[in-house]
Amino acid sequence: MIEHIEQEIQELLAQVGVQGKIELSRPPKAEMGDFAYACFAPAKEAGKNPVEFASELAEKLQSEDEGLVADVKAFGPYVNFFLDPVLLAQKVFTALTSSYGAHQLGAEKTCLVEFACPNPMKAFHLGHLKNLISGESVARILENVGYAVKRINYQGDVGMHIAKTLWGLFDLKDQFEAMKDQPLKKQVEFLGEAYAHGARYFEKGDAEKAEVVAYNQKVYEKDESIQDVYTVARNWSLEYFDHMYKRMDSGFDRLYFESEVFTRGKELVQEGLKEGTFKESDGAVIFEGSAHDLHDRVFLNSKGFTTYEAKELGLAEMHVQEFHPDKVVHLVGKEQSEYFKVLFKAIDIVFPELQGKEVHLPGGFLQLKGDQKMSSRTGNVVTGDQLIDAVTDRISQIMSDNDIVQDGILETVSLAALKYTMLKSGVSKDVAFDIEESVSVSGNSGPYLLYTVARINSILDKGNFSADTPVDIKSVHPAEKALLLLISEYPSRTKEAGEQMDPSIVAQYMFDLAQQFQRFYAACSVLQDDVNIQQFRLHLISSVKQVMVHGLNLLGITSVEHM
RNA sequence: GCUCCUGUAGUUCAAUGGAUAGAACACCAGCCUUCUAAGCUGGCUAUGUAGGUUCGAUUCCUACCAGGGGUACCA
Repeated sequence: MIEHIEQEIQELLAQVGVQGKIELSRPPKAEMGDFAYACFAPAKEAGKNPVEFASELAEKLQSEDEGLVADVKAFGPYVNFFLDPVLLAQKVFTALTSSYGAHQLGAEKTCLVEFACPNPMKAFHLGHLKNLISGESVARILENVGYAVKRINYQGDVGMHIAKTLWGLFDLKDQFEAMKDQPLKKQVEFLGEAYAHGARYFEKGDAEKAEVVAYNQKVYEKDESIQDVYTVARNWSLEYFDHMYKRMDSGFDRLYFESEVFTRGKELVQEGLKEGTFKESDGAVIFEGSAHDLHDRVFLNSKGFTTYEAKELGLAEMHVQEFHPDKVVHLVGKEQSEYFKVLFKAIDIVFPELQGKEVHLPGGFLQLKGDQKMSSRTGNVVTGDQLIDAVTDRISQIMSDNDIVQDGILETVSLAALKYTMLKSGVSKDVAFDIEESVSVSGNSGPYLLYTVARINSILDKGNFSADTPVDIKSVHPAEKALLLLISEYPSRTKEAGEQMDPSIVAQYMFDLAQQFQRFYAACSVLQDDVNIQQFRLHLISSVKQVMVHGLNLLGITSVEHM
């Protein structure tokens, strides 16, 4: 939308002889105009001072005035353009179809988005929650630019964490049996305790360590003696995770497990060893990343067990067989950046059809403020549920002061607060967390966005608006013009978000739009005597609402009618 | 040691190489007989250090300082 507006200005500039690619920017203040052309480069080429060049250019453009551009003025070395607000309004309203903000960049392409990835039998903690929220938003943003998105979730149901939990469960067998009648939440908490119990035991000494490792062996070999306990505990975990996904309005098309890929992973490495893709080194099988300016990594350890690397090879093969993806996005912690570089290089060689399609989207750390260190090993974790509960408590306090109370609002507003806090600052950014305070509920926050929509709804409920009414006004308020320009920017922002797979671009835009609406709300009365102005403003705010709801949906946030 | 990432108001975050470095929280002062005060308006405070490239650097380059990650059988 905004690119069409820019195009008109660029054509205007070309008409008066400006050559080459014309870059436009936005002036810092609305009083200085709506678009700006910086004259540094062309002035240099013409051998003139940029300030003189700008004023001469502005003068030439003055006589060309027509259409959308109502006025042209030079400000120092810049030529600034003022748009005709009424024509702008008509243009914006016409463009606002139901597909406004959507794109076709990924049309006919399948994109896998791998996220959440909690480990069965361990806690679903804050980090998983952030990853789940980010991943769901990235998936929606990619769908919005046209990709056929498949949400996938790769989970470690074998390995040492499972062994530790199993050891703990067998050691606490009576408690485990008693848990079978308890609610799911208790069962999962108990699994966390069992894990911490096993992890502590593991670190006592070599004999204890060996005892736990024996369980690992049994898991890989699918030993009969552990199957009952293993299956029950795994199911508790998965059922619980599923409940979390639903609560957060997310879900997956395919759950992958390490247990289904490790055998094939080992075969692939052994085949690759024969072909020279992998090498033996100190009894282990490695991929020589060092030959590609990276570092070497072990794919099969000296005991012949698959490491995570080899399992991912098996996983990649399943991706190809099941989905034939054009793009595979792994939303995983940024501490694994170097690991992924090596892995992708190996995948490139083993599966040439995946070359250049694997992407690591590094997730930031989520750490607690102060000395509260989070460690699932010591059992000192903040779970996703605890955080959601803490947020809900705070929102309900605010709501108790409010007259308007509706069922279901508390959960929706709480999730909006939580999701927006996680999304507004970029997937890769670390988030420092104070569980009681860090989820903001005022200012630049999720509830602020919902409140904006609620205010719009409140006006729309009272006004009689018909979208067919033509725009019949002489001038607009600066706050109205600012809203129109922001609305026109929306599609370019969703496109950028899709290209960069970055929800924070959408989140920041949402806040700008909401804030601009609130300023408009304070400055302009919608329901007023002048019918033409009233119709225009109703049209304007319903446009704002359309964009707000669309953008909130990209963030995975459900809007509310009233609050 | 090598390598990757990050250093912006008291705090959390913005800013395709461009105009007076923007917001939010906190703090201070105002605004509800007018469409929802979870709001609006005003005030306060910032680019780690030293060089370089450029008409112009928060942005690019070099060195240093500080914090974090990775660096073979964990993920």
